[in-house]
Amino acid sequence: MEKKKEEDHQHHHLQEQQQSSKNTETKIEHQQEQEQEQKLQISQASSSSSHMANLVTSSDHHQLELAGNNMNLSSFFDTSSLPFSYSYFEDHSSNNPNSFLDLLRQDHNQFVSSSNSSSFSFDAFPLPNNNNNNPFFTDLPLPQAESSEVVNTAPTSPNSTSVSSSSNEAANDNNNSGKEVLEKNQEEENQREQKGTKPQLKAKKKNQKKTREARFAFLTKSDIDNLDDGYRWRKYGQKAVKNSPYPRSYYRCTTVGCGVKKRVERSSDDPSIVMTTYEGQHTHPFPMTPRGHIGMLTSPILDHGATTALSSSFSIPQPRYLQLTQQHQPYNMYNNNSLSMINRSSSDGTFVNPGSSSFPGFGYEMSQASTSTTSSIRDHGLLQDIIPSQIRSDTINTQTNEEDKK
DNA sequence: CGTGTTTGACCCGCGC
DNA sequence: GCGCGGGTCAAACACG
Repeated sequence: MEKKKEEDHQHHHLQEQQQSSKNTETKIEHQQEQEQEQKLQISQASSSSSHMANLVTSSDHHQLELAGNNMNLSSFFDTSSLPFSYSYFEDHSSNNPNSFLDLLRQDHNQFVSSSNSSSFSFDAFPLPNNNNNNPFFTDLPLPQAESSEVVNTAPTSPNSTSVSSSSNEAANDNNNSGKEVLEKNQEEENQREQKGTKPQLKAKKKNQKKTREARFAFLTKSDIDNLDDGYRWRKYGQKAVKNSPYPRSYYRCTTVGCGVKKRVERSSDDPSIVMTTYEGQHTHPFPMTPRGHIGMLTSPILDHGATTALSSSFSIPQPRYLQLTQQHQPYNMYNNNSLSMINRSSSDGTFVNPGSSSFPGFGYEMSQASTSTTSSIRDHGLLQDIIPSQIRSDTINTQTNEEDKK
């Protein structure tokens, strides 16, 4: 054990060293790759014009991880496999804050509930059979899996980009490889999920193949690792990631009976990018814990905790955005879209709500906190109270130069 | 005291 | 079989 740890540490150090020199290189490489291979661009600091988000489907979160580990996000987001081109996003995303949402909406309900544009249901992830209309899935040979890994990127702002992925294979540029990966993941997932109690685990493994829970991963450009998505999370582990100087943190929803987990790790490639992978589906509306009264209402803001603290707070997604915005400052890329919750996207990048909105698990909140709710919230002050008017305006309405922000 | 984080230990699957 | 890497557990600790 100790040995192991030492190794890990050493590994870590080495990687860090490599990283420092590597980061610079990789950024350059990225740019090149982007141009040459049309790889997905994740907002790179150096390129102000890149706000495009590309949506990529990946076979499973492992790929994501690998990508991150390799420090080559661009490769991860290989656009070659993308169903659509950059332009797609550019047109919609950069100027139109809602574009991403719109896209999602088009996708019937898979991502967003039709009735409420703001809702995003987890159930949807598993993927649909009708991907045809979904821009994100289009043309992808998706085997339908129980869970899917979809990657979406939402260009939120010019410098920001977010990518999400669901565990289904989607991506697969290659059906075969994707499938293999998928299967592998399923097994792994099963193992993981069943680990709760050893005894239980074994039993489950042998007797039943647990269905893999839907996973949804996305990239967020943020200074904060743990994005507050409105739910309360308890950190239950942290591990060094191979080939990455940044550790991966494991969180679990603190709500009783809710087994949703999320993993958060920073891209070694671009430290400003945080990869968050949600797994499972919330079984509760929102964290109504003692503390929680729906966060926003009660605790407006700033939980700042910037650190982990954030995780513990819960609030309505929107507010969180706000929080995020402040915390993460310049931008988050992820715009998730939030889809409709906020109108915005920021152009500035400001904000984004990573988890809440886009994430499947948040369907509940989203749907319940309907758009109107959110908007009302926003309109009514939460935002205002919390966020500086300037920021707000940026986030909501306009697009500004990200550069300015930075 | 309740809640959440830290972190070493442990488990497990996979590849060699 | 062994080592590696990922994921989880749980005791200790921190904090309000």
